[in-house]
Amino acid sequence: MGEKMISSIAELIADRIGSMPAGERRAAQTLIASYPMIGLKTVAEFSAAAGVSSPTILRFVARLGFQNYPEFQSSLQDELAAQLQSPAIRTLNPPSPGGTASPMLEATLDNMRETFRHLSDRQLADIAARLAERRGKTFLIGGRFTDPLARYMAAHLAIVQPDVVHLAGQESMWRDRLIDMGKRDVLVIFDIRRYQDSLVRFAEKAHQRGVQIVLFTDQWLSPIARFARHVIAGRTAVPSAWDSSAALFVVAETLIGAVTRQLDANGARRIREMEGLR
Amino acid sequence: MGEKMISSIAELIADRIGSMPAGERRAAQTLIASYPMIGLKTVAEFSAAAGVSSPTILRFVARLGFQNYPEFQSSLQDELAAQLQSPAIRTLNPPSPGGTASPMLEATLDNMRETFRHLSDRQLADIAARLAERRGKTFLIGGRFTDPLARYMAAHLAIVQPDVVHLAGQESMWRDRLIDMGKRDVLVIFDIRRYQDSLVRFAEKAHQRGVQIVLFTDQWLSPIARFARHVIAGRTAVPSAWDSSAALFVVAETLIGAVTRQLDANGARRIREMEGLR
DNA sequence: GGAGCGCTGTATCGTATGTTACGTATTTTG
DNA sequence: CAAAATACGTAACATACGATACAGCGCTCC
Repeated sequence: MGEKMISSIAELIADRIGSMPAGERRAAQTLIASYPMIGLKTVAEFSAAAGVSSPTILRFVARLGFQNYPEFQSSLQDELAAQLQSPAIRTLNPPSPGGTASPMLEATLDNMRETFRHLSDRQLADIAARLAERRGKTFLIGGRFTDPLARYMAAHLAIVQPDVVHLAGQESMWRDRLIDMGKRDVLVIFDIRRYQDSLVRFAEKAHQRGVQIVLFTDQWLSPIARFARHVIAGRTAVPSAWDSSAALFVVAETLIGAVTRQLDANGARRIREMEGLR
Repeated sequence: MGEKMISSIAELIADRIGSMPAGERRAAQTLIASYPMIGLKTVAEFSAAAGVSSPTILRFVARLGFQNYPEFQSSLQDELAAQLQSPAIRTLNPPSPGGTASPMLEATLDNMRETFRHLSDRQLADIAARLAERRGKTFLIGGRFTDPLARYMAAHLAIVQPDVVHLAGQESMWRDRLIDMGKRDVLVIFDIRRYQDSLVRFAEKAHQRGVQIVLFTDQWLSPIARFARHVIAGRTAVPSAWDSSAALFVVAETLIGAVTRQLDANGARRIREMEGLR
């Protein structure tokens, strides 16, 4: 060993700022002062802010070990992205005061907050409205591990409105159902990585038929996003061998609730009728 | 007033995404999914990530009211800078006093914390150990709305170990499976109110045959609790017409993770083998 | 079923941006 | 104090990036 652990560019700078000439040191200090925003701007702006010339900025990033300025910027962006994605780390991780030991639970709660943070009320309302308006049918389908979510949602929706179909079983089974689908219909798809080819193909064909697609996926977006009218990107990372679908589950429940509320007038009566039939 | 307060680009997008053509909507969704990092990259990268062409990205930012792409990027950077300076104010979403927007989400998060508060690590570990030891078979079954949870758990467990059976379909189908069950087996049941008679009867018979029962239920406890070896009581109350199974879902995921970890030595090899078979 | 409109991608263009060469200033060393 | 080495900025350069013109296509509305 003997090598220092350098995990961020800020540390890298702190490590080498001692052996820098005056101009580059000014660049370093300027960057640290409003880290890392200045580094994301152009060389010209950076140099102006630091009160040095452009080449000095370039020599500065070269000294840090980067081949060129864009490479340096990419590094900064990656660092930022990592920070933004894990809110737990950002707060310097106070491991939940009075509480839960399980890191699994903590991660799951974070995932949910983060998922909803990227999900506007407006978008949820739009989707709920689309699901509630009874023009065509509603189809639901999921991948290997997410199919239960489709099932769960279908089970609830089918109670408050007719024409809700969960596509299950053999691929050949539901592929043939395409023929029943048209532009008045909605297809709800659950697909997290590894994204399933069969689902992608299915989504594409449905899209070609004019079906509106609502996609539940992870933050890396299934390729189906290309065809989707609405995309819900849930966080899935947890300290486990598996990805977590819990955030998507909660979004699904939220939607179920919203749709039910919208259908209240008709839906309530429908539910009562159903009760009577049991 | 009458004019909406738009304080972030994310809100701006949420506000206008409804009136965007398909291509630009894909751009919007891609940006929201990993907000705001993609927007800081070049038009080419952005367009590639969204699966559209460069002009579509430019039309997208134009529709948001920006004169050109650099101006759009500057806005994103300013927003980021403001966020980084005051980590407390993390308003990406409609501000909604007191934190997250949806009361539904708040209730769900509370439910989870509460559920885990009443659930000792010890108990979870015991259940995981019982599920991991391969003496007999593992059966899973659920009620009308909770069957998808059983399915979800079965789908995962079946990968790390053999002899995992999800009991589905007609009642008559799985009732007959009782004959295969013995005291070396485990039966995982999901049952929240209204508790289903058929499930209760099934649990009772299984119990008589010496099957160990793990019960996922709500805080009022299904009658099956009488026969269960382990009871997991999840909170289900949310501001909706429906009960929420989200807390139980998270417990299920936690258990899946724990079992997988325990089986690591064997399980990992098994997973690899399975990958090979696909 | 046909005409019109709007959306989208391809190809081209201009330019802002990063990069490099070179000359001058400043510091360092014998 | 002189001479060399290093650092820095000015100016010219090349590339890659954003912007635009245009044509093809699908969709909607008569």
